[in-house]
Amino acid sequence: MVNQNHPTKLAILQAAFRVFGEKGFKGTTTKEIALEANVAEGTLFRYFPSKLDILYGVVDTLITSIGVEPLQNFLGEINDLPTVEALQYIILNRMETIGAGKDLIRIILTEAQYDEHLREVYVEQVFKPIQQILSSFFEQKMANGECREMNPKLPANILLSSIFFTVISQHLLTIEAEDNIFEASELTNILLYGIQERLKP
Amino acid sequence: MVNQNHPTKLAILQAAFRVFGEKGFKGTTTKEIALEANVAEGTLFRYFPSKLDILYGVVDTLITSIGVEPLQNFLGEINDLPTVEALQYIILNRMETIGAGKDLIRIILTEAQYDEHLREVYVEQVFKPIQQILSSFFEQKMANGECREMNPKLPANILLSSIFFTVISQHLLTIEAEDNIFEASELTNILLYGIQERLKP
DNA sequence: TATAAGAGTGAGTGCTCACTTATTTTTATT
DNA sequence: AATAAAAATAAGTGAGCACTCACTCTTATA
Repeated sequence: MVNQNHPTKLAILQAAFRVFGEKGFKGTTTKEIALEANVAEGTLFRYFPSKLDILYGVVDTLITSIGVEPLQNFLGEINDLPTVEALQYIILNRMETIGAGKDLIRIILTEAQYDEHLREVYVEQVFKPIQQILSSFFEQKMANGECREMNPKLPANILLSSIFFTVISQHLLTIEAEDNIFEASELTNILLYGIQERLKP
Repeated sequence: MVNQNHPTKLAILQAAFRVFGEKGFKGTTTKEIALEANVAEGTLFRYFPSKLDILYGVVDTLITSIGVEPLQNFLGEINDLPTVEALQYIILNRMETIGAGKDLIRIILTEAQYDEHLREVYVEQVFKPIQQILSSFFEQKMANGECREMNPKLPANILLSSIFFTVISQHLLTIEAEDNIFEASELTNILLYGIQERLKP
């Protein structure tokens, strides 16, 4: 039995992450992973029973980095800021986090289509918690009158989708930045004005 | 030389579309396509030089169905409606179109990551034209004072991303409908209030 | 230094794949 | 009906794949 926290295992995971990100799961061979990790092909299978388990290992190791924890920590820090600024910070923070984890998100989104396990991991550990946190944020604004009554998941989803879209566009389709003009400030404005109690002219 | 509009060719394209949609490009074998199309495997290669060319054929044949034309036609029909209703119709129409073309979109988005040609086809023939049309819609609203001055691509992108997100969530990640509450009416409200000239309380 | 166990190796294995080719079947023309 | 051309077939073919296994090397302990 091999040591499960051996540096070799870590090297394999890191190498696999790079190669999967570049070529996709099906487009990557175990030989390539081994080469990138500077180990023999056979070594992979001392640490992981199959190629698929290497993918699961990569996702399990890194999923927390794009998940709920960074956002929750961050929200605690900006709790006392006015809504406008809080929203801007949330947008910037999410774009940063998602941008940093873009390769992992790409891998998960791509493979989740054909793999039940990955789909569940993503939905339960990333999508739903983040949606929940953002919903609470808007619920709070409703309670203190800064937002009119509505399903709080709606502004949460608009926020999420806008951020998501930017990242997907830039990094999955490599659309140039000029067409990706989700400036945090104007997106904040639209969202805030849009959810305000309606003012009569 | 074979007839390039032969029914067999069409059968192959339709079969390939179904199988690619279900299993992805790399997850599909030429044998499976042949089986689904009720032809021998060799027959595929009388009509297409390679498996990749079958994928290109599928995309080329169907791309117009999710592209700019349906939207342009549709916008002509609702030209005289008030902005609120026009927006609602646009949202519903796009969701319908994207929903109908979801399999193709999934295929393109997935494979575009690893294929320059598909990436270009999608960006140039789907993304940019639609963004352009929606931008014009908002530009028009700016001209007649229904929208404050801003980069018209911003509301266009919010609209696009929200619709996209819904479709991706539902059909790529199979997130349940309860978490996908982009009702056309409330999304319209938020967007419209959000882009209005700001009213002082 | 002798021994044993853990870690690492890489040629080998059987299988699957995209694609080919020799052959048969269908269609069109006279 | 005879012939030729076109279309379709299915048994190959060789390359490449995930994974195995018999073996070597390294390290630790006595």
